[in-house]
Amino acid sequence: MKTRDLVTLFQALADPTRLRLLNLLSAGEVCVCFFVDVLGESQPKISRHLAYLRRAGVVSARRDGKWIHYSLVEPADAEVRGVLEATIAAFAEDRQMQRDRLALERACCATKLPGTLGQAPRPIIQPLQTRS
Amino acid sequence: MKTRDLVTLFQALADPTRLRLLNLLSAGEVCVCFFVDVLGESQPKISRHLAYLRRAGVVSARRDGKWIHYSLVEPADAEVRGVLEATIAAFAEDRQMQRDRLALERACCATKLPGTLGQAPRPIIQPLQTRS
DNA sequence: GGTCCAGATTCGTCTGAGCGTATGTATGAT
DNA sequence: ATCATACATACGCTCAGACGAATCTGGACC
Repeated sequence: MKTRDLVTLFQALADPTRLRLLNLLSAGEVCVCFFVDVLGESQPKISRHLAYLRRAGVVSARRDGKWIHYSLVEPADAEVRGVLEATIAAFAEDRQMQRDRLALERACCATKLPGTLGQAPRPIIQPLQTRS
Repeated sequence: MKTRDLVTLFQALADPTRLRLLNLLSAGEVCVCFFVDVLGESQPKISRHLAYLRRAGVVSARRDGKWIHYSLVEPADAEVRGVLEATIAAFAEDRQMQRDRLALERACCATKLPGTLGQAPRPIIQPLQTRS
Protein backbone atom coordinates (compact mmCIF):
# COMPACT_ATOMS: atom_id res chain seq x y z
CA MET A 1 0.00 0.00 0.00
CA LYS A 2 1.17 3.51 -0.72
CA THR A 3 0.64 6.75 1.12
CA ARG A 4 -0.86 8.12 -2.07
CA ASP A 5 -3.71 5.60 -1.87
CA LEU A 6 -4.62 6.79 1.59
CA VAL A 7 -4.44 10.44 0.54
CA THR A 8 -6.73 9.74 -2.41
CA LEU A 9 -9.21 8.01 -0.11
CA PHE A 10 -9.18 10.79 2.46
CA GLN A 11 -9.60 13.45 -0.21
CA ALA A 12 -12.66 11.56 -1.38
CA LEU A 13 -14.02 11.39 2.16
CA ALA A 14 -13.34 15.05 2.99
CA ASP A 15 -16.67 16.41 1.79
CA PRO A 16 -20.09 16.26 3.48
CA THR A 17 -22.02 15.51 0.28
CA ARG A 18 -19.71 12.62 -0.61
CA LEU A 19 -20.01 11.21 2.91
CA ARG A 20 -23.79 11.33 2.60
CA LEU A 21 -23.57 9.52 -0.74
CA LEU A 22 -21.38 6.82 0.77
CA ASN A 23 -23.78 6.49 3.67
CA LEU A 24 -26.65 5.77 1.28
CA LEU A 25 -24.46 3.41 -0.72
CA SER A 26 -23.64 1.45 2.41
CA ALA A 27 -27.26 0.26 2.18
CA GLY A 28 -26.69 -1.25 -1.26
CA GLU A 29 -26.85 -0.31 -4.92
CA VAL A 30 -28.60 3.01 -5.47
CA CYS A 31 -29.85 4.82 -8.57
CA VAL A 32 -28.74 8.44 -9.12
CA CYS A 33 -32.27 9.80 -9.03
CA PHE A 34 -32.65 8.56 -5.46
CA PHE A 35 -29.53 10.44 -4.40
CA VAL A 36 -30.97 13.64 -5.87
CA ASP A 37 -34.31 13.02 -4.19
CA VAL A 38 -33.04 11.99 -0.75
CA LEU A 39 -30.21 14.51 -0.38
CA GLY A 40 -32.21 17.35 -1.91
CA GLU A 41 -29.24 18.59 -3.90
CA SER A 42 -29.07 19.53 -7.57
CA GLN A 43 -28.50 16.77 -10.09
CA PRO A 44 -25.21 18.20 -11.44
CA LYS A 45 -23.87 18.52 -7.92
CA ILE A 46 -24.70 14.89 -7.13
CA SER A 47 -23.27 13.79 -10.45
CA ARG A 48 -20.02 15.67 -9.94
CA HIS A 49 -19.47 14.17 -6.51
CA LEU A 50 -20.25 10.70 -7.82
CA ALA A 51 -17.67 11.27 -10.56
CA TYR A 52 -15.17 12.28 -7.90
CA LEU A 53 -15.83 9.09 -5.95
CA ARG A 54 -15.51 7.09 -9.17
CA ARG A 55 -12.14 8.63 -9.98
CA ALA A 56 -11.02 7.82 -6.44
CA GLY A 57 -12.02 4.19 -7.00
CA VAL A 58 -14.46 4.18 -4.11
CA VAL A 59 -17.62 3.49 -6.13
CA SER A 60 -18.53 1.96 -9.46
CA ALA A 61 -21.37 2.67 -11.86
CA ARG A 62 -23.60 0.25 -13.76
CA ARG A 63 -25.87 1.30 -16.60
CA ASP A 64 -29.47 0.02 -16.63
CA GLY A 65 -31.34 1.56 -19.54
CA LYS A 66 -31.77 5.23 -18.81
CA TRP A 67 -30.70 4.81 -15.23
CA ILE A 68 -27.30 4.42 -13.66
CA HIS A 69 -26.80 2.53 -10.45
CA TYR A 70 -23.90 3.15 -8.13
CA SER A 71 -22.39 0.78 -5.61
CA LEU A 72 -19.45 0.66 -3.26
CA VAL A 73 -16.20 -0.93 -4.42
CA GLU A 74 -14.39 -3.25 -2.05
CA PRO A 75 -10.92 -1.72 -1.76
CA ALA A 76 -8.11 -4.10 -2.69
CA ASP A 77 -5.95 -3.12 0.28
CA ALA A 78 -7.12 -4.55 3.58
CA GLU A 79 -5.99 -1.39 5.36
CA VAL A 80 -7.90 0.94 3.06
CA ARG A 81 -10.89 -1.34 3.55
CA GLY A 82 -10.44 -0.97 7.30
CA VAL A 83 -10.55 2.82 7.12
CA LEU A 84 -13.64 2.75 4.90
CA GLU A 85 -15.41 0.33 7.23
CA ALA A 86 -14.58 2.46 10.26
CA THR A 87 -16.01 5.46 8.40
CA ILE A 88 -19.24 3.68 7.55
CA ALA A 89 -19.50 2.48 11.13
CA ALA A 90 -19.26 6.11 12.23
CA PHE A 91 -22.35 6.95 10.19
CA ALA A 92 -24.44 4.91 12.61
CA GLU A 93 -23.91 7.57 15.28
CA ASP A 94 -24.74 10.52 13.06
CA ARG A 95 -28.27 11.87 13.13
CA GLN A 96 -28.28 13.28 9.62
CA MET A 97 -26.91 10.05 8.20
CA GLN A 98 -29.66 8.13 9.93
CA ARG A 99 -32.28 10.52 8.59
CA ASP A 100 -30.88 10.04 5.09
CA ARG A 101 -31.04 6.27 5.46
CA LEU A 102 -34.64 6.46 6.62
CA ALA A 103 -35.55 8.77 3.74
CA LEU A 104 -34.00 6.29 1.32
CA GLU A 105 -35.97 3.43 2.81
CA ARG A 106 -39.14 5.47 2.62
CA ALA A 107 -38.54 6.41 -1.02
CA CYS A 108 -37.70 2.83 -1.81
CA CYS A 109 -40.71 1.23 -0.18
CA ALA A 110 -43.32 3.80 -1.20
CA THR A 111 -45.98 2.16 -3.36
CA LYS A 112 -46.55 5.44 -5.16
CA LEU A 113 -43.37 7.32 -5.92
CA PRO A 114 -43.71 11.11 -6.19
CA GLY A 115 -43.85 12.65 -9.65
CA THR A 116 -40.18 13.22 -10.34
CA LEU A 117 -39.12 9.70 -9.56
CA GLY A 118 -41.76 8.26 -11.93
CA GLN A 119 -40.99 4.61 -12.46
CA ALA A 120 -37.39 4.80 -11.36
CA PRO A 121 -35.84 1.46 -10.44
CA ARG A 122 -35.99 1.06 -6.68
CA PRO A 123 -32.72 0.38 -4.98
CA ILE A 124 -32.44 -2.91 -3.21
CA ILE A 125 -31.29 -1.68 0.15
CA GLN A 126 -30.31 -3.31 3.38
CA PRO A 127 -32.73 -2.52 6.20
CA LEU A 128 -31.40 0.12 8.55
CA GLN A 129 -30.35 -1.31 11.88
CA THR A 130 -31.49 0.85 14.76
CA ARG A 131 -28.95 1.68 17.42
CA SER A 132 -28.65 -0.72 20.32
CA MET B 1 -21.35 13.00 16.39
CA LYS B 2 -21.76 15.31 13.45
CA THR B 3 -20.83 14.90 9.82
CA ARG B 4 -18.78 18.05 10.17
CA ASP B 5 -16.45 16.33 12.65
CA LEU B 6 -15.73 13.58 10.16
CA VAL B 7 -15.15 16.06 7.35
CA THR B 8 -12.70 18.01 9.52
CA LEU B 9 -10.84 14.81 10.33
CA PHE B 10 -10.67 13.66 6.72
CA GLN B 11 -9.49 17.07 5.55
CA ALA B 12 -6.69 16.80 8.09
CA LEU B 13 -5.80 13.33 6.82
CA ALA B 14 -5.91 14.25 3.13
CA ASP B 15 -2.28 15.28 2.81
CA PRO B 16 0.85 13.10 2.61
CA THR B 17 2.95 15.29 4.90
CA ARG B 18 0.30 15.29 7.60
CA LEU B 19 -0.07 11.53 7.35
CA ARG B 20 3.69 11.17 7.81
CA LEU B 21 3.52 13.44 10.86
CA LEU B 22 0.73 11.36 12.37
CA ASN B 23 2.69 8.21 11.65
CA LEU B 24 5.63 9.53 13.66
CA LEU B 25 3.30 10.72 16.40
CA SER B 26 1.80 7.26 16.70
CA ALA B 27 5.15 6.33 18.26
CA GLY B 28 4.73 8.86 21.05
CA GLU B 29 5.46 12.50 21.84
CA VAL B 30 7.83 14.04 19.30
CA CYS B 31 9.71 17.35 19.18
CA VAL B 32 9.34 19.53 16.07
CA CYS B 33 13.03 19.39 15.23
CA PHE B 34 12.77 15.62 14.80
CA PHE B 35 9.93 16.02 12.32
CA VAL B 36 12.06 18.38 10.27
CA ASP B 37 15.03 16.03 10.45
CA VAL B 38 13.23 12.77 9.73
CA LEU B 39 10.86 13.99 7.00
CA GLY B 40 13.50 16.18 5.37
CA GLU B 41 11.04 18.99 4.80
CA SER B 42 11.48 22.70 5.52
CA GLN B 43 10.70 23.92 9.02
CA PRO B 44 7.89 26.29 7.95
CA LYS B 45 6.24 23.50 5.99
CA ILE B 46 6.31 21.17 8.99
CA SER B 47 5.07 23.93 11.26
CA ARG B 48 2.18 24.83 8.98
CA HIS B 49 1.00 21.25 8.77
CA LEU B 50 1.28 20.84 12.53
CA ALA B 51 -0.82 23.99 12.92
CA TYR B 52 -3.40 22.48 10.58
CA LEU B 53 -3.53 19.31 12.66
CA ARG B 54 -3.84 21.41 15.83
CA ARG B 55 -6.77 23.36 14.41
CA ALA B 56 -8.40 20.08 13.47
CA GLY B 57 -8.00 18.89 17.06
CA VAL B 58 -5.94 15.86 16.08
CA VAL B 59 -2.74 16.81 17.93
CA SER B 60 -1.74 18.99 20.86
CA ALA B 61 1.43 20.93 21.58
CA ARG B 62 3.42 21.23 24.81
CA ARG B 63 6.13 23.80 25.38
CA ASP B 64 9.41 22.66 26.93
CA GLY B 65 11.84 25.55 27.06
CA LYS B 66 12.82 26.36 23.52
CA TRP B 67 11.31 23.17 22.19
CA ILE B 68 7.73 22.21 21.47
CA HIS B 69 6.56 18.63 21.70
CA TYR B 70 3.57 17.33 19.83
CA SER B 71 1.38 14.36 20.67
CA LEU B 72 -1.79 12.75 19.42
CA VAL B 73 -5.12 13.71 20.98
CA GLU B 74 -7.56 10.94 21.79
CA PRO B 75 -10.73 11.93 19.92
CA ALA B 76 -13.79 12.26 22.14
CA ASP B 77 -16.06 10.40 19.72
CA ALA B 78 -15.54 6.65 19.71
CA GLU B 79 -16.28 6.57 15.97
CA VAL B 80 -13.76 9.25 15.12
CA ARG B 81 -11.29 7.35 17.27
CA GLY B 82 -12.07 4.25 15.25
CA VAL B 83 -11.28 5.96 11.97
CA LEU B 84 -8.02 7.34 13.32
CA GLU B 85 -6.98 3.95 14.66
CA ALA B 86 -7.74 2.29 11.34
CA THR B 87 -5.62 4.94 9.64
CA ILE B 88 -2.68 4.39 11.95
CA ALA B 89 -3.05 0.66 11.49
CA ALA B 90 -2.76 1.22 7.74
CA PHE B 91 0.64 2.85 8.22
CA ALA B 92 2.05 -0.54 9.24
CA GLU B 93 1.70 -1.71 5.62
CA ASP B 94 3.28 1.35 4.05
CA ARG B 95 6.96 1.22 3.21
CA GLN B 96 7.62 4.91 3.49
CA MET B 97 5.88 5.08 6.85
CA GLN B 98 8.03 2.25 8.13
CA ARG B 99 11.15 3.97 6.85
CA ASP B 100 10.11 7.14 8.66
CA ARG B 101 9.54 5.22 11.88
CA LEU B 102 12.96 3.62 11.61
CA ALA B 103 14.59 6.97 10.91
CA LEU B 104 12.91 8.38 14.01
CA GLU B 105 14.15 5.50 16.14
CA ARG B 106 17.61 5.94 14.77
CA ALA B 107 17.61 9.70 15.45
CA CYS B 108 16.24 9.05 18.90
CA CYS B 109 18.71 6.38 19.95
CA ALA B 110 21.84 7.87 18.41
CA THR B 111 24.38 8.62 21.12
CA LYS B 112 25.74 11.50 19.07
CA LEU B 113 23.06 13.53 17.37
CA PRO B 114 24.13 15.25 14.16
CA GLY B 115 24.96 18.93 14.35
CA THR B 116 21.60 20.50 13.68
CA LEU B 117 19.80 18.55 16.36
CA GLY B 118 22.37 19.55 18.98
CA GLN B 119 20.98 18.68 22.38
CA ALA B 120 17.37 18.48 21.25
CA PRO B 121 15.14 16.55 23.64
CA ARG B 122 14.83 13.01 22.37
CA PRO B 123 11.31 11.79 21.86
CA ILE B 124 10.27 8.88 24.03
CA ILE B 125 8.99 6.62 21.33
CA GLN B 126 7.38 3.23 21.25
CA PRO B 127 9.55 0.61 19.56
CA LEU B 128 8.45 -0.17 16.04
CA GLN B 129 6.81 -3.55 15.76
CA THR B 130 7.93 -5.43 12.70
CA ARG B 131 5.28 -7.04 10.53
CA SER B 132 4.23 -10.51 11.48
C1' DG C 1 20.22 45.29 27.50
C1' DG C 2 21.65 41.99 23.35
C1' DT C 3 22.09 37.48 20.93
C1' DC C 4 21.13 32.94 19.48
C1' DC C 5 17.93 29.34 18.70
C1' DA C 6 13.35 26.75 18.00
C1' DG C 7 9.03 27.45 16.07
C1' DA C 8 5.27 30.08 14.42
C1' DT C 9 3.29 33.19 11.32
C1' DT C 10 2.81 36.23 7.22
C1' DC C 11 3.05 37.34 2.32
C1' DG C 12 2.43 36.50 -2.46
C1' DT C 13 1.57 33.04 -5.77
C1' DC C 14 -0.51 29.12 -7.73
C1' DT C 15 -3.26 25.11 -8.12
C1' DG C 16 -7.30 22.35 -7.06
C1' DA C 17 -11.95 21.95 -5.81
C1' DG C 18 -16.78 23.43 -5.05
C1' DC C 19 -20.74 25.76 -6.87
C1' DG C 20 -24.63 27.25 -10.16
C1' DT C 21 -25.74 27.45 -14.82
C1' DA C 22 -25.84 25.83 -19.18
C1' DT C 23 -25.03 22.31 -22.47
C1' DG C 24 -23.93 17.60 -24.08
C1' DT C 25 -24.91 12.52 -24.45
C1' DA C 26 -27.17 8.15 -24.21
C1' DT C 27 -31.35 5.60 -23.94
C1' DG C 28 -36.28 4.76 -24.53
C1' DA C 29 -40.82 6.05 -26.35
C1' DT C 30 -43.72 7.72 -30.10
C1' DA D 1 -36.68 11.07 -37.08
C1' DT D 2 -38.27 13.48 -33.04
C1' DC D 3 -38.76 14.21 -28.47
C1' DA D 4 -38.37 13.48 -23.51
C1' DT D 5 -35.82 11.45 -19.76
C1' DA D 6 -31.61 10.49 -16.87
C1' DC D 7 -27.33 11.54 -16.23
C1' DA D 8 -22.70 13.56 -17.40
C1' DT D 9 -19.75 17.23 -18.47
C1' DA D 10 -17.99 22.10 -19.65
C1' DC D 11 -17.77 26.93 -18.37
C1' DG D 12 -16.91 30.71 -15.32
C1' DC D 13 -16.42 32.07 -10.80
C1' DT D 14 -14.85 31.99 -6.04
C1' DC D 15 -12.27 30.29 -2.33
C1' DA D 16 -9.43 27.13 0.47
C1' DG D 17 -5.04 25.27 0.82
C1' DA D 18 -0.12 24.27 -0.37
C1' DC D 19 4.28 26.20 -1.25
C1' DG D 20 8.87 28.97 -0.76
C1' DA D 21 10.80 32.89 1.16
C1' DA D 22 10.95 36.14 4.50
C1' DT D 23 9.74 37.77 9.01
C1' DC D 24 8.07 37.54 13.74
C1' DT D 25 7.87 35.56 18.68
C1' DG D 26 9.35 33.71 22.78
C1' DG D 27 12.66 31.30 25.71
C1' DA D 28 17.68 30.59 27.23
C1' DC D 29 21.92 32.54 28.04
C1' DC D 30 25.53 36.13 28.27
